[in-house]
Amino acid sequence: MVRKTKEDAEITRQRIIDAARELFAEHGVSKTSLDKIAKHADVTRGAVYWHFKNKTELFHAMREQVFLPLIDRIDSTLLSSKNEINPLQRIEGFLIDTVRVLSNDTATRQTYEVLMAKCEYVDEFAEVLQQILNNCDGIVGNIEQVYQEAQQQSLINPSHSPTELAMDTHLFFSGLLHMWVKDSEGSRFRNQAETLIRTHIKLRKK
Amino acid sequence: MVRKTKEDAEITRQRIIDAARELFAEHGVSKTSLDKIAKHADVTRGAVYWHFKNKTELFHAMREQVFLPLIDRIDSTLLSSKNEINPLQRIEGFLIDTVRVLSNDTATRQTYEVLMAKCEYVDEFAEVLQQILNNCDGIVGNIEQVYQEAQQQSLINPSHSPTELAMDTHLFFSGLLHMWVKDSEGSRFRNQAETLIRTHIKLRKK
DNA sequence: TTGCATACATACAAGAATGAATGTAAATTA
DNA sequence: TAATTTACATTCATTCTTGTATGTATGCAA
Repeated sequence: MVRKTKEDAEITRQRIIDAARELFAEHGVSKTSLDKIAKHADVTRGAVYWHFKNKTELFHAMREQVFLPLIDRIDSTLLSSKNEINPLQRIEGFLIDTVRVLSNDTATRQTYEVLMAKCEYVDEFAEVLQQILNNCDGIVGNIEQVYQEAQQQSLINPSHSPTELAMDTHLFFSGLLHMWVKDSEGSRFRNQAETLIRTHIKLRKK
Repeated sequence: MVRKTKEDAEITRQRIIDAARELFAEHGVSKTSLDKIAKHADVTRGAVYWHFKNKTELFHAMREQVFLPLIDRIDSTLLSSKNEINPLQRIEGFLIDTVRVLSNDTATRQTYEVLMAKCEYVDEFAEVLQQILNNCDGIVGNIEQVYQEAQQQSLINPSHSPTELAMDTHLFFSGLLHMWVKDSEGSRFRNQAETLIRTHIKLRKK
C-alpha cells in the first residue's frame, strides 16, 4: 500500500514514534538505526525521513509526548487545586502521581528510561539537557510556591525557607526517579517509591 | 618509536584511558571511535587493542579509576573517624568532600559526566548499572549506620528511622550529583552545592 | 478528469567503524 | 647472544548507517 489519507499518515507517524521509543529503550538511541525503527514500525526508511528530518527530531517528538502531559499535570495536581487540599499533601500527591504514571504507563516509563539512562547528552542532544534544566527551574519554582503556602498555614518548621525545602525536595525526587528508572528489577526502589515519598514529606512536617 | 619498556607501556595505557575519558566527555561514548581515541593519545588503534579488548573494557578501566578511590573515601571520611567527629558532621563532610573532589579534579569530574549523561546503559553496559546500584546499596548501608549513631547520641528526631533518613539522603545526593554534572554552566547547582548539602543535613537536626 | 501534492518505497553513493590479520623492532629471558 | 615475547603500527575486509535521489501510486482540489 502506498499513499494514505491524512489520518492514516498521522497513525503512521505515531507508529514510528512508538517503534523508536521501544527500540531506544531496548538498545539505546545511538545503537538504534533508522532502518531498524522503520522495520519495527512496518514501514521503510522513506517513511521515517518523510515524517522526521533525522533521528534527533524523532527523539524530540518522543520526548514531547511525555513532556507536555507533565506540564499539564503540574498545573492540575500541584497548583490548580489551590485551596481545597493542604499544600504538603499537594506536593506529596504530585510526586506519588508521577510515580504512578511511570508504573502504569509503559510509553511514559520507556521514555523516561531513554531520557535518563539510554541516551548521550552531547552535540545536538546537549540542548535537550538545557531544556530539562530549565524545566527543573520551573518545577522548583512551583514547589516553592506551595511550600510558601504551607509556611503561611504554619504546617512546617518556620526555620526552613521554602526555597531550601523546594530545592531539597526536587533533588530528592530527581534522585528517586533516576533510581526508579535504573532499578529495573523493582526490588530496591520501584516497590517502595511511595513510601519514600511519604517519608520525605513527613520529614518537613512540624 | 616502537617497543617500550614495561613502565613506558603502563604510561601508554594510562594515556589511552585519559584520551578516552576526555573524548567520551566531549562527544559521548558511542560517537567516540577507537581511532579517535588512539589519535588523541598519539598512538594507533593497534596500541588500543593491545591494552584493551574493546571499547567496553576501556570504559570499565576509566570507571574503575574513580570508583576505587570512592570506596576508599567512604571508609576514611564516613566510617573510620568513628568517635572523633559527630555523626551528622561526618555525613555532611562526606557529601561536601565528594562535591569538592568533583570541583577540583578534572578527571573525576569528566568520568562522572560520562557515567551520568554521556553513555547509554544498554546491552554490555547494562551490567554497569547493576554495579552502580549495588554500590548504592553499600553507601546507603554505611550512611544508615552513621545515622544510627546519631540517633543513639540523640542528635536527630527519634521519630525518623535511620533507614528512612539514609535513603532520603542518598536520593537527595544522587539527585544533586546528577544536577551538578548536567549544570555545566554552574549557575544553578555547582555554585551552591555545599549550601544545599548543609541545608539537607540541617533538616534532620533536632 | 486532469493535475498536483502527498505519503511513502526503492535504489544509490559514500563514509565511518570494527575486528582481525599481519608486520616489526626493541626488550627481555634463557 | 640467540630465541622469544612484547608493544605496538599497518593493512584489509566487512558491516553498518546515513543522506539523498528518484520512483510511484494514490488522495484531493479545481
